Amino acid sequence: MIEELLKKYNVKVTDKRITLLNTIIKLEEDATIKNILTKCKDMDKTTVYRNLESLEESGLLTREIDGNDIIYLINGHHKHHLTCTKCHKSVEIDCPFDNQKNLNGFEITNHYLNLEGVCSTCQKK
Amino acid sequence: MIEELLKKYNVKVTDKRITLLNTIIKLEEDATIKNILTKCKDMDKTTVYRNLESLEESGLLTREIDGNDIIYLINGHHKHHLTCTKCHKSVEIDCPFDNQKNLNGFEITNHYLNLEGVCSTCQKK
DNA sequence: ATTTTATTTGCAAAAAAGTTGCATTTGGAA
DNA sequence: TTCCAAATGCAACTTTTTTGCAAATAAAAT
Repeated sequence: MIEELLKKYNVKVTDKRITLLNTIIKLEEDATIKNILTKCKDMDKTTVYRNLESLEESGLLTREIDGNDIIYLINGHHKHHLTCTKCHKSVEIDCPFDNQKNLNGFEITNHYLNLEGVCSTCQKK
Repeated sequence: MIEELLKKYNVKVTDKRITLLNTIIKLEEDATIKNILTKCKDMDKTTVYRNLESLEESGLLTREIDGNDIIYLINGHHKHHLTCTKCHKSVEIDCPFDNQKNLNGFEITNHYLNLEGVCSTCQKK
């Protein structure tokens, strides 16, 4: 639930933030700024920009490059992919990381891992 | 050599592209659009934008989110970073992968790994 | 070596995206 | 319930990115 999520990240619960997060969840991998602004027409763009920034700083949201676009994701909704550079076939792979561990004094909150390679079919060609 | 690189990706060799790629190589992980535009003051911004786009389409360049910024990289020059979501401080981390290994029948050729967290300084605040 | 052609480049102008300051409202702690 | 720091909306503003077109250029064809 969105309200719990905001509390978990120590962010004040507001109507706008609930709307914004629901929008991002619905949009899934189409959650570009453009699409978010279009869907959140009931709030000012300034509010959208400021909330995207503060929610990213809190760690609740993350940004990722997906093809041509930059998309926003709820932290943890990220998946890992292994993609063939020849035929662009993509498979999901298991996560090899423990998100709670520490490294270099940092408290790790999120990670991105994507692999590229040549799939078995394309290796034969 | 830059000229060979352009030919390898079937892109026409021009002075501007050579300058642009040299700039990106020199800037390393600071190769944001802003910095690239500042350094490439001898060419029009339109040319910079158009070349970044075409070189990315060709596969020679890739984009990546690094802390607050989007940076351009020569394909394969990728490093792994651990970035603070609060202050955006970023440190390079060792690569935990063997690029030659196989997974799901794929021959792995490249991988992207970036971590996010909260640095020791920001944890204290 | 010269011509040809498609691509690249610069420029000026326009459009789009993102930011700022400030007055008002609101969540949630006291 | 009152109060205060944080969030919001609005208007103006700055910055970033795109577009159309004429001139220049790479490299293929002759």
